[in-house]
Formats: sequence, structure tokens, C-alpha cells
Amino acid sequence: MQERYDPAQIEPAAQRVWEEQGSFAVTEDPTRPKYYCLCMFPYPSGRLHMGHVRNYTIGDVLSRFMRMQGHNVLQPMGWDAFGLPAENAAMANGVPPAKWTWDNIAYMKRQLKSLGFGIDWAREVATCRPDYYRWNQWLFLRMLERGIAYKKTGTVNWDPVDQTVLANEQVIDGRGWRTGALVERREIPMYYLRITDYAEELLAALDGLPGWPERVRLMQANWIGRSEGVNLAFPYDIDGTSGELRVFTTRADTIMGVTFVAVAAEHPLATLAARRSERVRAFVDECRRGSVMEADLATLDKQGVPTGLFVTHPLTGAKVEVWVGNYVLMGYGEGAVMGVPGHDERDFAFAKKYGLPIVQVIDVEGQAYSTDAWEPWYADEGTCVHSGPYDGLGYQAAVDAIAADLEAKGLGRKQVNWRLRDWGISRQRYWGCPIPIIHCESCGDVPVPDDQLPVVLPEDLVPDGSGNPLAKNAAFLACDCPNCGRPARRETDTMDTFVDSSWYFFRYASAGNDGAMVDARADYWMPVDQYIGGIEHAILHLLYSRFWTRVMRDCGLTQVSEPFTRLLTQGMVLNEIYSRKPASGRVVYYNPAEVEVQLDEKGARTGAILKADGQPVECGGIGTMSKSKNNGVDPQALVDRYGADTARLFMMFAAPPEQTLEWSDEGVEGGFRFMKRLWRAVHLHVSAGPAPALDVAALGPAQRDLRRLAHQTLAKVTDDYGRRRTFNTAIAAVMELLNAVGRFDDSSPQGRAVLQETLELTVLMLSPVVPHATHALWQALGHAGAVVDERWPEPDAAALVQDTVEIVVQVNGKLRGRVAVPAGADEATARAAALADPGVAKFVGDSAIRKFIYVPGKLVNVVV
RNA sequence: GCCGGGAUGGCGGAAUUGGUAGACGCAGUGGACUCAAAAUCCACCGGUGGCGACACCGUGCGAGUUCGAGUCUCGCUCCCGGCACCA
Repeated sequence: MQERYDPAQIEPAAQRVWEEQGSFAVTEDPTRPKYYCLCMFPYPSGRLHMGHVRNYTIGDVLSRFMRMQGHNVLQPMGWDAFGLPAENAAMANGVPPAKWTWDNIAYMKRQLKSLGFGIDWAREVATCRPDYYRWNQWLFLRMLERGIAYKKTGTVNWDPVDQTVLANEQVIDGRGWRTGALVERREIPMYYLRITDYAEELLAALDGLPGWPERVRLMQANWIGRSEGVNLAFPYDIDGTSGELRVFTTRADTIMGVTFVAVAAEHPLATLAARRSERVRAFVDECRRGSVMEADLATLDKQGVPTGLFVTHPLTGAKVEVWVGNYVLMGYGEGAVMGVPGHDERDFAFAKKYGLPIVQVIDVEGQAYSTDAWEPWYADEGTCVHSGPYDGLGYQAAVDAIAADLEAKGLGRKQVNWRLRDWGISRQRYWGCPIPIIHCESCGDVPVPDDQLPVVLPEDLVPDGSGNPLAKNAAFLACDCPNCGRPARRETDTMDTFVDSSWYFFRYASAGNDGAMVDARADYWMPVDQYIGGIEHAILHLLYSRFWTRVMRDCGLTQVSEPFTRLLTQGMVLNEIYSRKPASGRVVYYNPAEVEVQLDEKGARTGAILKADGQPVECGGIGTMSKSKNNGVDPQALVDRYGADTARLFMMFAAPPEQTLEWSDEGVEGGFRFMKRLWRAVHLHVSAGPAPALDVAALGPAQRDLRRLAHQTLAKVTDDYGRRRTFNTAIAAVMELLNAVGRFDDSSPQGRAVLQETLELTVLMLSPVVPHATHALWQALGHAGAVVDERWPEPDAAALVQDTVEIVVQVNGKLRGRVAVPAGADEATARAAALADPGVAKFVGDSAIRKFIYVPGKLVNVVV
């Protein structure tokens, strides 16, 4: 065995062995329990970032642990290869998105291999390949047939200068990112998927996902947003045209307090009013400014204009004026709301601003109501007042009575409403999966027949920022109508990239099948047993995947409804942000590697200077690693310097997987030190020759202590990996064990036997985290086989037995002493031992003992 | 604005079911080894008071429940993630 720990030599050697023996190539084996461990596939942005390293290390640790526990483990990898950054890179460098993407994939694949992840590369998927995205197109056509896919108008960000649709990300402070032009909202036709048809099931099934974090289930439930209320109509007759303005409300009990109604700028009544009033028209135009982002809309200053149009209150028959409000969203409910300023905070502010009447119609326990200022309780449920026939009714009784009266008049009914909206999948972009539709002048929108799939995306175009290059590409556009055979035009919109990522986990399990989207292999592997990925995907990606899987189920492609049995949402990787703001011009960000931190004599931070010029820089706190803040750390530099094992170890040790992780160069250094200590400990042991066989009955106290600690550690590490998924505490426990090994100075035959067992357990326990070093160490400890093929050991119950335990003694809840008692001592024994302790006696004194609490094996509390 | 989460020494974190606050690691300080440095090893390492034994205080802020609260309840503050076209 080599004396020096040399990752540059042992890591490629271990990887070669795995490669040669095909360690991670798996087949469907019905005789073993399967374990499908899936990590969210990366967007091929160029290089791996620390978030990837963290994600895939967590997955690899679990995969290797489950494999050692006897499971048939599938750990695949692929590329979420369509998307906006490839188009941006194309605009910047003039390289076609396809070439840029494939170059990135090649580089990042090498990086993944150098990190030693146990991936079955034979199942690799790239969503930009026609043999993948043809099945997007195929299932889309099935959805069209079933009415799940349909066409309607939707709202997009429009850059009036570039004449192009912008992604939300490309809108900065309401302006186009390239042109700086004020963005407008524009209505265009788009394809939608009826995810709302599945809302009820998607919500109810959350209860059947105990392996998901509670917070993710809550976020999904709130996103789907089931609410029970009343859908009601305000009839109108305007210029001889009669109609009904429909609104949905969860607070029908406040209907007698309605003093106005507000509609969205895109609402038909707003359009009608705009034709009659210059002021309304100007306001409606004004509302078109800005982006479609919900966060922008929700923080807008609430504004409105009266339309001069009136509708009739469905119960009182009173005239109610229609307003146009910039805070009413057309895509939401009916695009109109009833205004009850007495009991809705937003309506209250709106009424105050525009001098609309405010009426109290709900009373909460006789509290004094005043229209001068809003009080939070105004929005509470209570008893109806000033509400005519409904006076005195509570919330539910009032809603029931009002719904019944509305129904009798044919002007309303109870309704369940969903916050969830249908999924718009059309994108006016080049680098995506073409939507398989042909537009024919005589036949309309015609689906591409199955035998003409895939509609292949040309890979040699270079976008220039002025719209979708497909729309200017004659070769792509030209086609014949499948229906009538006459020349027609191909659809140029591509699909949302969330479509690509909604089912890739099925494809890993049906890799290479050119005849079908999925096959029987997917029945073996699905559902995914453990899914791992960033918390930022907690809603959209996971919800779309749950929806898409159900559509596949309803098309007879799978029996599975829920794609992911267990979910681990990993936290983000953060780093310090350093910057300078010159007197004039923009903030300049400096990478932490260029900055030297200054400390006081206690090690506390006092400031930071730029290494290059020695002048101070500002510490701008901490944030996710990003290009814009120039605070990224390149994992490749780390692997080159310390090796993959140290990178993996630090990632797992620095924080529990669900928490954000703060980057620390010094912490990495510490991880490397631990690797060297581990290596040295094994080297020291094996250089004294083979150890004799262990004779458990012949061990002395110190030998028994080390053996007990080793098996205690094994029990803890097994629980931490398997149940708690807290890899940081597992590693800390092994560090403690190795510290004990360092203190264990015993070269007797049985001392060496205990040490051999302890080091073997240490190597096995660490092998999921640092597989390369442990591969070499396992062989150094005298084993011919590879550690990757070893079984996970079980703690020896006999080694764990302890004769006496130390318990803590509190007096009035404060720690006053510790006493040793026999394991399993009863309360009387513990009490006698506790009161006999001089430190305890001092605080008990002559006082009467009012209460005595005994937690066996842990503590006693004497209350005096 | 709405939904979800978080806050513990100089720093990352530990405390698993309400039961020893600060495991493990980093940084720092002192020492050993060395011509010297690196590497390695040993010791100390929340605050205040005390020669010391020890005592008191201490888990973002303010209340509460309990024999006992970092952990539970209520009310705040700040930070992070998501908000439907970034992935």
C-alpha cells in the first residue's frame, strides 16, 4: 500500500474497475427489489456547477447505499437540452444552438464521470434528439384526440422594438432586456393542456405521498388552490344588449355589501366601455403596459376607472357600477370580482381611493366598526347585519341561504373553483420541440399524422433576437396538408421545455425503443423510488410531471399515477458576494477567489480587500452562486486540486441536504485533511502485517469500548443514510470513530483484531460518500473483491451492550450533576444515586422534594 | 402582494419523540517537531464575574404553556425559494 494519499492516481484506477466490470449497468431483475434513484437532469449550460455536484452526490450516496443493502439500483442520467440559454449563446457567438448544446453535453459528461457517479450511461437521454422529442409530439396528438390539448388565446410579453415575444426572465423592470423598450401584453393563440381536469385528483393524491416533504405538498395544494364558493351573475342591459357579468366569490355572505364590481382590462365589458369612453380606453391601454408576471401585477398600485356602465345586483336589484381594475386578472376565475369594501382589504383601499361607499354587513362579536380605517377583523367571518333577510345568520348559514336564493332566481349556484390554470405550452421560440400541427387554408389546423413523426427541428439555424427563425425558414415552413394535400404552412411554435422534463424518467426505463414511447421495462422500474432535486422545482416541474404521468396512464401507457414515491428537495449552494460601486457606473462584482478576508485576533471578520490592488471591497452578504454576482466556484478546479472524493465529502458534510449550503474553501481543506488521516490510519495498521482473528470473548475494557463505539457508529450511520438522509451527521459520527482509532494505542493481537474490524467498518460506512479512496483502502485491508460489491454490514448487538449509564441530574430544571447508574436502573435507584451526589445535595439542601421526574437512561429532575 | 421555508459561538452546523445547548468540522490562540517553512501532532476555544472551585447569562425579537422550551402556541423582524415563458 502506498503511504501517501494520492487521489490523482487512485480515482481513475477505481473508475476503470467500475467501467471494466460494468458495475452500474443494470437490467430488469425480478428476483431482487428494484430501486430507481433519480436526480433531476441538468440543463447543459456549459460546465457543472456546485448545485449539480451536490444533487448528484446525494443521489450517488443513496444509490450506493441501497445497492449495498441488496437492491437492484438504477441511476440514470440525461440532458434537459432544449431551452433559452442556447439561443442566447447563439446570438452572442453566432454558433447554432445545437452545436453549442452538444459541445456542452460532451464536456459535462466527462465531468460527471470524473466525479465517480455510478450511472448507467447506456440509458442516457437528450431531449433535443428527435428520437426523444418525437414522443412529446406523439403524446400531444393523443391529447388533442382526447380533448386534453386545445387552442385558445393567451397573454405574452411583447417587445415592440424587436417584434418578439419575451420570456419573463427577459423582462427587466418592465423593459425588454435587449432593446430597453417598454414591454406590452399581447394576446396570441396558443395550445393549452387541460391540467385543470386533473386538479381534483392531483390535490387528493397528495395525501398518498408520505415520502414527500410536507412543505412541498403544502405548496402544491395551495397552488392547485381548491376553494368552495358561489358563482353568481349580475345581469345587465346595455344599449339593448342583455347579458350577465359573472363573478366567483368565497364570501357570498357579504353580497349585501357589494358597492361596485371590477373587471379586468381584457374583459368584454371593459372592451365595450372603452369604445364609448376615451378615459376608459386610455386606462385599458395603460393596463397593457408591463409584463405578464404575477409578482409584478400583484405589487402594482391598485388603480381603476369607472365605466359608466351599470349591472343589477342579483338580490337587491340595485344598480352597481362596473369599474375596470388593473388588479383584476383575466386568466383568473371569471375575470371580474364583486367589490365589498366593507370586508375585503383590497376593496376597502380601492373604495377609499375613489370615494366609493363602504358598508358594514358582517359583525364580529359586537366590535365597533368604522369606515375610517381598515381593521384586520373586518375580513373575518361573523354574523350578517344590514343584510335584510340574512341578518343574524352565521357564515355557513348565510352562504347556504344566499346560494339557494340565487339559484331560485337562476342567477347563481355553489361552485368549486381552482386557482390552478391550464398549462399553456406554446413558445414562440426556435430551440424546442416543434408542435406537430399543419395550418391549411381550407382545412384549418390539422394534426401531423403519426407516420410523419417526428417533425424534425432543423439544427443549423442561428436566432438573431427578432422572433423565431423557424418562421423565416422556408424549408421548415413548407409542407402539404395531410387532409387535402394542398400546400400548407407548418406550425412554428415549439413546446415549453417543461414538457420535455415531464416524462424523461419513463424514457430512461425504455431506452432505445424506436417503436414506442415506453415499454415493459418501464413497468419494472416505475415509479421512481427516490427523486432528488432543487427546492426551486417544488411546484411547476413536479406538478407537470404528476399531470403528464396521469395522462400517460389514461392513454394506457403505464399503470402508475404518481411518478415519484419519495422526494428529497435539496437546498441551494450559496457563496459570499463581493463588490465595489464606483462613483459613476455600475457595480463591479469580484469572485471570492480574488478577495482576501481580514480577521481580528479572535478570527472574527473585519473586512476584505481585493488581492490585486489591496484596496477594500464591500461584503455584499451571501447569495446563490451565479454569473451575475460573480460568486461561482468551479467544481472542476476543486476536483483537479483535491480529487472527487474530497469534493463529494465536503458537499455531504457541510450541511444537511435539504438546507442551503454555504461554500467554504477552508471547509474543503478540512475534508481533504480527513481523507489523509483516514488513509494514514489504514496505512499504519496494515504496514504491521495481517491482523489475527477477532475473539470477542477475550477483549479487554478498552478493546470492548472501541468495538462498542464502532458498532454504535454503524447503527447511527445506517439510520442517517437510510431513514434520516442526514449525511452530515453520518460523516461526523465516522470522524468521531476515527478520532477514537487515533487514541487507541494497542498493538496486542486482539487490539489489532479490533482495529482491523473497526477500520473495515469505517471503510464500508464511508464507501457511498468517498467511493474511490475506500476502493483502494478495502483492498489494502486484505480483500480481493471491490468494495462497491460488498454488502452493508449489520451492527453486532452483543457489542452494543453497556453495564452502566451516565444520567444527568437537574434541580428545578437546571443541570447540577451527573451520576452513573446500572443500565436499566429503576426510579428508586436513580433517585438515591442522584440525591447522593454532592453537587446535587448542595442545591436540594433541606428543601422538601415536590416532584421527582425520571427519564430512564437519560436524566432525573428534582423539583424543590 | 400571495404561498412555502429559515434564523443556534468568529464561521458551517449538532442536539432524531419537549429532557445535558454548541457534537463534528473550519477559523483563531498557545505549544511540540523543524535551521526555517509546509505538513503533522498536542492543548485551549459562547459571554460576564471570579486566583479558583464555581456562579450567573445565553439558540433573531416580544409574550405564553411546562417540572423542564433551540424544539410547542400566539404576535413581530429580517433573510431565502416559488409565483405559471429561466431551468
